[in-house]
Formats: sequence, structure tokens, C-alpha cells
Amino acid sequence: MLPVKRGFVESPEPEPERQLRADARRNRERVLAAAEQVFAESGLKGQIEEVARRAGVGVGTVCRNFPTKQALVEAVLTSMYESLVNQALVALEHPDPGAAFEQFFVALPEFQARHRALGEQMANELELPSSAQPLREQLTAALTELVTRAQASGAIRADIGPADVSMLFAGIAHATAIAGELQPVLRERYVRIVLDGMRPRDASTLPGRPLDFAQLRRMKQRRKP
Amino acid sequence: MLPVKRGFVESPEPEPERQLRADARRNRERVLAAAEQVFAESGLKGQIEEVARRAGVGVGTVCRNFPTKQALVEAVLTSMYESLVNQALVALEHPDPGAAFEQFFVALPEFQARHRALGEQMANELELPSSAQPLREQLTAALTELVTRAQASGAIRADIGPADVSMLFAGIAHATAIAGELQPVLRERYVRIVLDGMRPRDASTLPGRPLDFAQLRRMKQRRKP
DNA sequence: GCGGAAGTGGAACTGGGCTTCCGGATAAAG
DNA sequence: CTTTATCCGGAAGCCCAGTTCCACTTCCGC
Repeated sequence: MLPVKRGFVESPEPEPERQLRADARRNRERVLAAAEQVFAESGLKGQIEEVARRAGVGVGTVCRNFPTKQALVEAVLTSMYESLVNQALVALEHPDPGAAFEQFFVALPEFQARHRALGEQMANELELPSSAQPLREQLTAALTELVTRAQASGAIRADIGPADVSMLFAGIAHATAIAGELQPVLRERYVRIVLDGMRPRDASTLPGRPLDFAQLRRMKQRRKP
Repeated sequence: MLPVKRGFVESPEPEPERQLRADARRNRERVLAAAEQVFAESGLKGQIEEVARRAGVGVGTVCRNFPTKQALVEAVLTSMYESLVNQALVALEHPDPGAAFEQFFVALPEFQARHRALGEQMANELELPSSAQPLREQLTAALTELVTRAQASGAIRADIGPADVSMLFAGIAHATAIAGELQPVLRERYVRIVLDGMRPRDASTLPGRPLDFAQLRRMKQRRKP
């Protein structure tokens, strides 16, 4: 790998950006936008042909820009993660740790529900596009920070790990994904319930230990073979 | 076709049970058992060929007993629902309504997690086999009863509907489905948290209204077309 | 045992979705 | 306006499940 950066002897890299013809660039954008839509509403089972249709191009065009479906999915997911990381950073700016946590705890399930493909990816930890890896790490870091601060301020109980929170996020998002127009209300209801459940309670300890992202990752990887 | 059987004027019934040959009956059982396994661990995407392999028969045999994959799935799901209804009825016998509710609230996510296909079915409300319809209704009735009683006894807050509970069940099951050996502990953790969140709290009301199964069904049906 | 109906395995077929391919269209350079 | 590298559409090919089919085997009543 060795990501050598500037000047010097160029490695035979796959030339990052060949200049695209103007119309080609435009089409590429349209495809991305269409894909975002389709995967948002149909999840990862959204079809290439549908993407092409909505973008107003032929399937060939889709497949030239993104040689494989996986590539297309990755492109979309990467931009999702970007947006998500931003939301986390915004929440972190909130002065009150409890409110910061709550803000993000409301925003994430909403986001996951709005973008089904993202929800599926985060839940199942399907191969992560390498391009999203650093984003993913930023996200877990931010989430960990949110949790830690909230705990320090006494907003949520101490025996909950950051990955526990992530799991509960995913659960809510998944459960409410099927709801139609009621979705936002239901999500709010369940977020409320779970938040209440996470508040400190004296004289009670959760079974097991707080779950962190390292464990979570290990768990998921063990499921592959 | 016209499988005229014995003398008389046969009514055009789909003759419920043609006597199966001994070996055929045995094979049918094996197929069902294998299917249960496969769908339990792989969900609805489990493959016919895998079922055949585990049952030690050819795909032809599977497809003769269950002319379509859907039919096979339905057979398995029906038996799942049976078992589930039983668990609900057992819980209902518990004298303490709060404990009864809790008992089932622990058992259902575990069951859903152990049988991925069931979880997927219950979450997505895919076409329900007509054979399971009455079971399904028994289940919702029992669950409604459990919730109502628990509320009457003050074990859980009043502004939660039976279908809310069902959604939260499904969320936990889904979230923990990916965990490996940690699954049981995690499930217990999250059940605990959600249960805590459902306890009565003065001076707070959930947004929206309690969700009942009629609404839930309507919601899901609206997603089809 | 024997005959034939019932059952079996797995190869062949089918359909749906992803990917490839190429003749024709189009933007950019001269 | 001509040229030409680039890009486009969508038909054709491929692959992976599910389903069908039939020559062969197995069970069971005689």
C-alpha cells in the first residue's frame, strides 16, 4: 500500500482523475444522484436498470462509470458516511453533553431509515469500501466521544458502551423502516423509550459488559467463514 | 390430472392427505427439518439446494413436496408461529402480569434471533401463508393481553400500544442477530434497557399515539404498490 | 419374488439481474 | 466544417437461483 503522497517517482497509479468530457461528467452526477435515491428507498437490492432509468441514461453508462454494482454502492455509501460524520461533529459542538447525545441519537436512526442501504450496510457490516474506512473511523470516534461525555455528565448510565448505542440505533432504524407516513412519529416514540431506558438507575446493573467498537467488529468478522 | 382414487363419485377436493409411502413421509420430514435449520441461520435467502443437501435428498424431492420455495418457507414459518403462540400462552399463565410480560419480552427476541427467517417475516410482513393466519391472530391477541395486563398492574407505561412492543421486539432481534456468541448477553442487555424505558414515568408522555396491530397492518400494506 | 404405482435424483430449462460489447452519436480540437 | 477520441444506448451474454422433467429405483400388495 504505502500511500506515498507528493511528486517524486510516481507509482504506476490508476491515474486518479482522467479529464472527463463535459457531458460525461454531467451524466456521472445524474447517475450518482439516481443511485442515491434508489438505494435509499429500496436498499441494496435496488437495481441497476432502475438507476439508469431515473438518471435518464442507458445501463451501459451506469456500468462504465461504476464498473460493478458494488462500486456504485460504495460511492453512494461513502457520501452517506460523509454526511453522517458531519452530523456527529455538529452534535459534538453542543455545549450540553446530554443534549448533544440526544440530538445525534435522534438524527442517526432518522438518517438510517431515510437511506435504507446505509442502514443495511451499518447493520450487517458488509465489506466496507476502503474509501469510507477513514470516515467510518471518524464516526465511531465521534460517537464514542458523545457517549463518554454524556456519561460523564450523568445523562446516561455508565455501563453502556458506544457500540451498544450503535446497535440500539440500528434496531430502531430497522424496526421503523417499514412504517409509512407514521415513520417519523414512531421513530420518535422509540428513541424516547430507549433514551429513557439508558438513563442512570441506581441499584441495577446491566448484564454483561459495555460493548465497544473493537468487539463489535470482531464479532461481525467471525460470521463470515 | 384428475387423480380419481377409489370408486364412488369423488368431490373435486384437493384431497387433504394422500397416503404417502413410508419412505416418502420420512423424506418429507427430513426436508422440513433441514429447511428449518437453513432458514433459521440464513434467513429467507437460504437456498433450496442447501436444504436438499442437508436433508440428504435431491432438489427434485424437495420441490415435489413443496412445489415452490414460498410453500416451503410457509411450512416452516407456520411451525415457528405455533411454537411462538405456545410461548405466549405459557407466559399468560404467569400470575404476575409484569413478570409475564417480561418473560415473553425476553423470549420473543431470542426466538426471532434464533430463526432469522421468522424475524424477517415478522418485520417485513411478507405474504403470510394462509395456514399461519389464525396463528398470527392468536399471537397478536395474546400479546395484546400481555401488554394490557402489564399496564393495568403498573408494570409498564400506559401510552404504549401492543404493536409498539412488537416493533421494539423486532428491533432488538434484528440488531443482535449479527452478534456471534455474545448474542445472548447483548440481547439481555438491550431487553433490559428497553424494558426500563417502558416503565411508567410521571410527567412525561410519548409523542404520537399507542400503536395497535390494525394500524401496523395498514401501514405495512400501504408499502406494497 | 413380481408388477407396477409411487418416489427419487439430478440434469436441463427458465427467468431475472449484472456485465460486456459495439455500432452509432457527440463533444471538442483544428 | 472535418476529424477523431470519447461517450452513449441497449441488445446480447453470463451467472445464479428456482422449477421442471424423466429415466431409474424403491416400496408394497399380491
